[in-house]
Amino acid sequence: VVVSISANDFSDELRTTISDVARRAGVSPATVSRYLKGAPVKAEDRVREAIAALDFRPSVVARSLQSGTTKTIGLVIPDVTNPFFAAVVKGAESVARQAGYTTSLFNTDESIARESELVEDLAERVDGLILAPVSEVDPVPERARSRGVPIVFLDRDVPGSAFDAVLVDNEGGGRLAAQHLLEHGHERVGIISGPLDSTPGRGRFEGFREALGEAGYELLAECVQEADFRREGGYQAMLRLMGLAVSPTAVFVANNMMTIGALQAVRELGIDVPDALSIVGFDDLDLADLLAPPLTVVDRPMEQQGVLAMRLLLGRLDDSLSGDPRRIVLDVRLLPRGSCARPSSTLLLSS
Amino acid sequence: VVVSISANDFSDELRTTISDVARRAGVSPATVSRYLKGAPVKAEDRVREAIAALDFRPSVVARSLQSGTTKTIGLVIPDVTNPFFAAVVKGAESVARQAGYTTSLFNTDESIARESELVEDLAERVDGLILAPVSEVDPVPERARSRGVPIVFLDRDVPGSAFDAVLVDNEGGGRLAAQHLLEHGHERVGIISGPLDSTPGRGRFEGFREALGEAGYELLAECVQEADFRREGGYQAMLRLMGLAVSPTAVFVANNMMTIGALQAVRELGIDVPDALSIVGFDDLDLADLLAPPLTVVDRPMEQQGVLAMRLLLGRLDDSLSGDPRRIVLDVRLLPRGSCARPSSTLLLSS
DNA sequence: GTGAAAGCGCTAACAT
DNA sequence: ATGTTAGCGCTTTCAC
Repeated sequence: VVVSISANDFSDELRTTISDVARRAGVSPATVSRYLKGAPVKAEDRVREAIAALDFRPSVVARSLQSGTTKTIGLVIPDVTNPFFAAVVKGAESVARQAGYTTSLFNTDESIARESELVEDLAERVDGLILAPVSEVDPVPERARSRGVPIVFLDRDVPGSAFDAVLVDNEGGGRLAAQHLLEHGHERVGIISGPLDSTPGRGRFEGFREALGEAGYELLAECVQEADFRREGGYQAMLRLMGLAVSPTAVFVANNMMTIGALQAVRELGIDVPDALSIVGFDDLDLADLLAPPLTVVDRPMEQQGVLAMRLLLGRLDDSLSGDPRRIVLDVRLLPRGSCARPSSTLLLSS
Repeated sequence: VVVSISANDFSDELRTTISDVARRAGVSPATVSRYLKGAPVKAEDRVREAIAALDFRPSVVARSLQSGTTKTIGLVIPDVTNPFFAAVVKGAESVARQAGYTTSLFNTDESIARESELVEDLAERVDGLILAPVSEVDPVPERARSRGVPIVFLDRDVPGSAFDAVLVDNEGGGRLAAQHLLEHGHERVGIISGPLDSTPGRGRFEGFREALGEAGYELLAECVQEADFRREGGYQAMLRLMGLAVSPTAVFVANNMMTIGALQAVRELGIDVPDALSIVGFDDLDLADLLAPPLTVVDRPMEQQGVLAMRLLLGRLDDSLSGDPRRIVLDVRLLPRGSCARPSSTLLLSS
């Protein structure tokens, strides 16, 4: 019988410690520690040699326990699958790396419960948090504050709480969408909004409705479908909208994931865009201009949002930033492509 | 002058420890520790009360130092922006959560240097790693092994190293693509491959070439464009392919990001798909069937890859899995949509 | 400049 | 069932 030795059996590994290094170099652990810190040390060469020979790496865990610091930033986002957040991460990461921080990502799946757990135990594992809170009535950030973790809000806010935040002009985005639709002559329009208790959900909705109102049009209740920022939600919402006795001739979909779902629904229904239905989305998509027709969207500087959030956070950590919470609000712009046209029914009814 | 008190000043927070709880409950720290562990404790009520009153949470850092365990799994992936990895993460996360593990994500940006740094300092912060190594000649995993971290390879392998791995049938995928193109009558085909020193890069390329060879066709050197699995790489590669004196009538793009770039190039060049050029991609895209034309791709079970990788890893950790490395290879399948047709030049030249 | 000793917050022996 | 002690690996006074 051949005894198979597991290639994955690490059970009796023992860690090389600072004392091992000290012993080999013929100095005390304290001296090695000093060397590590960059302080002047006589036996520098021997210490360096010992470290190399033993392949020693200081334990970050022990360091954390001692210093209370981890040199890592946590990014807590609601959906890793959403390209917007992927872009944000890219931006944030590059800034962090330059400052010598590691960034580590966590997914809440739009669940307050998961967010809560996560933030709670991240509190000691990170030096700071960039967080896109699930809801505007989210109690998590305040609890995190009481645990001593600096937080910067990303894209979503919790009004009344004094945290730094990097947001975008959601109202402006909603207005842009509405105006664009209005310009094309639409009168009966719909919206697939995000959760109205989230910053971008509410903001985009309100901007949209206001612009409509100012132009003398009302946004009918049945034409407002509140969904959850996810693909499936957008899909269902579009189905409901198109199932209306009198369905809208144009719809604004308030985020990228829902737009994908909504487009799927429209295609399954065999509805022609833009002739039978105009669509404007929020957030550009990689493939937006390769779609049939190319998708008109409200766009914003995604990576930049990550960059700014990380700068804010790092500023708090090194005290170069202090005082009252900073709020940064970035501009959005409309990218007109091919998914909007004049409403066909209007053509029939008017003049 | 009003002195503004910073809302973000946490400088003199002091942590509530197990001793504080013990003192308040009138027991020893050890007893509190036992209570935390779930062991029977007489003064259970008083301890519970004290914990609640003091809002105490045990320090995971101190626990880690003591136990060498972190109850977290690291996922190290080359590109957060790639929807394939996003899907994998979803799958892996759900399994981990059920087992009481937190999963935390790290991005290497296809850089061996970053991967190396990352794995090196993750070694002590995680109980195990799911890793998509940048290259097949990547020395990082072996170093990680020597640091005692169990690893499962995801999607990419390092041949000769004895690690668990969850892969897909890349060769099969390449063959499927080639056969599909062949069936449509293409004779001069091209490939935009990933790095040939990566598992999926090499595998898809070889499967593609072999299937072509078996059918009696040769894959010309100039029709092989090796890129980097990224959008921009795919874009440039397609530009080169279309700039050839005699350009291919069909091309296989070996991953999703490069496909997006390639499509962009094709559209800018004003080349008609599928009439002037047939395309098959690798990895399905959310919007694949909403493109004009809908994109034909080789698809695979993405979330499932994450699920299996996490199961393997967790199995190693709790010793329910032992012995030789496991290699799981998942099947792929072709999703024919609208981006392939008969070559127009062939129509002219043949019969 | 360098060593000895204490301690970060916790858990695991070892007693009792 | 519970307290005492020691120690995880490191940094940091405090002497010298």
